[in-house]
Amino acid sequence: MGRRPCCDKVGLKRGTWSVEEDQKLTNFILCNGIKCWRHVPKLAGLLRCGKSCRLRWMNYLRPDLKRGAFSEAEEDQLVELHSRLGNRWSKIAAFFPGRTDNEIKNHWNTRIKKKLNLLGLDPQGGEPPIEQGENRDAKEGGGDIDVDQKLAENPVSRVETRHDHGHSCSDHNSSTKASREDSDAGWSTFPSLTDLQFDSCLSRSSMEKYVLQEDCSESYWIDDYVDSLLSWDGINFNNLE
DNA sequence: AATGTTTACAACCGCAGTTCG
DNA sequence: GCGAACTGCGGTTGTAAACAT
Repeated sequence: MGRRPCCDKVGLKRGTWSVEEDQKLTNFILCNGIKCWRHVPKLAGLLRCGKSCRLRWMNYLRPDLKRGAFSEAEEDQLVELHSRLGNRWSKIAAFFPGRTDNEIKNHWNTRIKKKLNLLGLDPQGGEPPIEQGENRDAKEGGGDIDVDQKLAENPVSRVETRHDHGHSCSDHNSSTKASREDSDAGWSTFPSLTDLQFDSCLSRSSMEKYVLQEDCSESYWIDDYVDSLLSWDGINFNNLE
């Protein structure tokens, strides 16, 4: 049977988001959290589909995003991880707190790929991705564990990075996992692979958890992030209710 | 200054996985 | 166990700014 489209696209706006739309979405999520993306646009007064709202939030509006150019250390790390993981951008993004998989994918495709080509190197990496031979379908469940286990045997080095907003995802995890202590004073290190195995939620997912946890005091992270958000990108959020 | 081309990034599409009734 | 709804992911396309002519 055919799959229903994610939304009724008739009358929905597409393309670049306006400042006003960003405001509406941010405002809504900060005030209400996310229960169901499908309902977000309607409740937030947006003529967008839920999927589009989710993407906009995840890739652009999330307060914990680190924006700006990739450092050389990050690029090196990216090349290293790509040679191990292949195009599994979400997995790679887990090593770059504050970066999105989309951002990493774009950066790879537009810059690093080109750089490597200029150097006469194969952008796909000298060695096949470690999951090569695995069926893509097997990436869930055991598949990921294999990847992580293999990586854990030969972990990539930790690279220190500064969070622009002075927060890290593990800040929020600390309440449930006191053993994590990477993020003191707004600094963090990339998680080790054993960390990854232990806690599959990093950067992106940690934020989701906080939004989605109904028990969690939403104002906790909202208060933490709101200052950086208000000043971010010159957008005036004085209308925040 | 006008036009064409390139580049970087944002956004969309469609499929697969997960969750839930 | 099944199917529908929902979410996440990766590939691809669109778009606007930067640059070249």
